[in-house]
Amino acid sequence: MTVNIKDVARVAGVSVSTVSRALGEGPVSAEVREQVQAAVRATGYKPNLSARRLRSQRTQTIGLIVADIRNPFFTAVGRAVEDAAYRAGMRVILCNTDEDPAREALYLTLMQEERVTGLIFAPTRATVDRLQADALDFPIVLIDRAGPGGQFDTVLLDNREASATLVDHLVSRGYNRIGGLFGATSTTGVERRDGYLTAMTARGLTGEARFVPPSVEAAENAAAAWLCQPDRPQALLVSNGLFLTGVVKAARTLGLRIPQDIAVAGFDNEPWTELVEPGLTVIEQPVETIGREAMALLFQRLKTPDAPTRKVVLSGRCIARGSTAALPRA
Amino acid sequence: MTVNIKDVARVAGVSVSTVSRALGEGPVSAEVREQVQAAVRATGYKPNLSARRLRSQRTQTIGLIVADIRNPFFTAVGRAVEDAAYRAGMRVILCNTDEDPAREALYLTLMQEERVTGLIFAPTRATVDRLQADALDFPIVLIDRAGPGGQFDTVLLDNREASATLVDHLVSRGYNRIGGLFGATSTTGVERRDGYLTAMTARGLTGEARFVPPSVEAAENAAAAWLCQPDRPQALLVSNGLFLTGVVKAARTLGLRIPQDIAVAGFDNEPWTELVEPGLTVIEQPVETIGREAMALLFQRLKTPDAPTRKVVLSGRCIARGSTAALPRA
DNA sequence: AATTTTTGTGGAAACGTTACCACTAAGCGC
DNA sequence: GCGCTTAGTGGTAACGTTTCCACAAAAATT
Repeated sequence: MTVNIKDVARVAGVSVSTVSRALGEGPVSAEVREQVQAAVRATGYKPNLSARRLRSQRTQTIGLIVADIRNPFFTAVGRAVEDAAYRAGMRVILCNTDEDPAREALYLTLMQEERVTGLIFAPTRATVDRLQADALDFPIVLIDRAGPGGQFDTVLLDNREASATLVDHLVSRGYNRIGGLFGATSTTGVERRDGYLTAMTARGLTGEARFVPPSVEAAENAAAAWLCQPDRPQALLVSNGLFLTGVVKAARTLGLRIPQDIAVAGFDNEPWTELVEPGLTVIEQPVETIGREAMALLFQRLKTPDAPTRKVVLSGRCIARGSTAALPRA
Repeated sequence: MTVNIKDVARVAGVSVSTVSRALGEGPVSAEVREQVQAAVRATGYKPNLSARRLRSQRTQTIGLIVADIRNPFFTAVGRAVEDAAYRAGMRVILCNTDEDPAREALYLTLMQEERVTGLIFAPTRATVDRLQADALDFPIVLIDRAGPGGQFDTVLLDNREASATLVDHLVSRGYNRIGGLFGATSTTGVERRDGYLTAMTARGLTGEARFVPPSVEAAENAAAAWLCQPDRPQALLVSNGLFLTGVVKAARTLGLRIPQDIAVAGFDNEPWTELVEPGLTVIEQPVETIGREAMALLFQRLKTPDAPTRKVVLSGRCIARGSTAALPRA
């Protein structure tokens, strides 16, 4: 049916092992290498990766499991990972869990069956606790979300700091009654909540944090409900780019002006956040760096499996826009 | 090292072939199946997919090559494809070409080496012409972009109709001098241009179409240049969601009001298009349907390889918003 | 009761590679 | 000129599965 290495060997007039060497590593005379390449072209031979992986026990594949591919944060990280991987001659298997622990489990076993070399993973809170390092036979690098203890190599944003930055920013603009909307399924949400509450307390203010399921609709509903209350906050701190969409939508629907009726600050510097009127104040995450750094950690781990785990904490950049314009002095 | 089917057989006290049958198809007594499953649990056995694929000659894998994963259109289609694939017990290999023919070629050979069962592909104009059906040994379904002749199964938007709808809409709102910005690398851009020009001509108007490389920056620059001209158009028809970002950005930068100074209509109903002020008039594509339909065409092709190729053309839905508000009567 | 079919099982040969080993011929140091 | 390494090559045994075949026992058919 399809042409295999044997056919190439026959056409090139050499042995199978010589073809294998000519195509990969190993001592082969220039002359023979030439012949083999000619035979490959003549026959249209394409190596069978399944066979190669089986025999060599090296899949040259890394897994990437993200929580939500619609979230531009993860697409960006994914691209960075992919670029780094292909430069290193590796393939990437990208999977999307929609923050669903069941799908996470499904994909984790898939990764084992694929015998991936390593895994980059943004798990939900539910599975990050269940995740034992020794149960999987490949190294894992967590991104965006931290596990308990220093069990895994990790690269994430300094979420507490970032939240504090936003709180400081809002307070300096005159806002005191600040509410916070956080993702319920990720440790990221928890950390950002903690940073927010701590910063509020430090300023002598009391915060109110609400957790929301990870969807635009949920964020919109939660925001709408909150903003209908008579004692609604003056400002909302919003935990990710998807939620921002929902919050702005809710404000529009209720006819609330930003920032006069409700100020908004959040995470993820998506292109549209500067196009809405007013622009949204956000923390920009170093998405490229996160992806690249995750790959670097993974490669390092593969090279030195027993080194102590590392946690790379990156700082976000606060981009102030009109959505948090200073309150007129009362 | 890792546990294999032999280990399971030993633990279960049966032969290797019986384990294989118990795990897959084939007549196995209920009692033995039970034992085998117990042994699998006890040993923590995970089948080796490379071995399975090699032996069975069925990879149960479909390839998905898209032009730009940052484009929400493609993420949405990707999700739909993935869902359908997993429901059918298949895996998806997702690749992103950035509209680069070299990377398209790279990934096409990858698909061959992976021995994918089938491929769903959104090619650039450059490669769609070079693509011979018989050179690849798996069926291809084109999405979003059409090939020459009826060589491949295809599912795409009725681009000419959609462009015409937008033109009609703009004209009915009083706009006459309408420019068009189209993607240079896709047949989609060409089709939308054609639909636009035809509709303009039919209305007794002359259109001006400009082609732009596929990036936000390119679109922004092109729009900025165009809108600086003294005889700038009254309205811009914009070929995709990424370009829309650039165009709105350019308008903001130049201090032009939408729609008073420049009306905007485009493709792809991304969430933010209703959040900007004014909202953007867009053609909404049936992204879910496109993905599902592509999978359906692929499965049909696998079942009946010699059936005539089919082309599924779907209609978009026009969502009118403030960016094309009626011109005040002159 | 004799036969044919079905069900359940084990043994062994693939699938397409790479990696190991053995071997020859050539190059090198003495 | 004699050992000793080294470059280049071919044969063959894996890698972990599935699938084919053979076969026995049980069930169904005559």
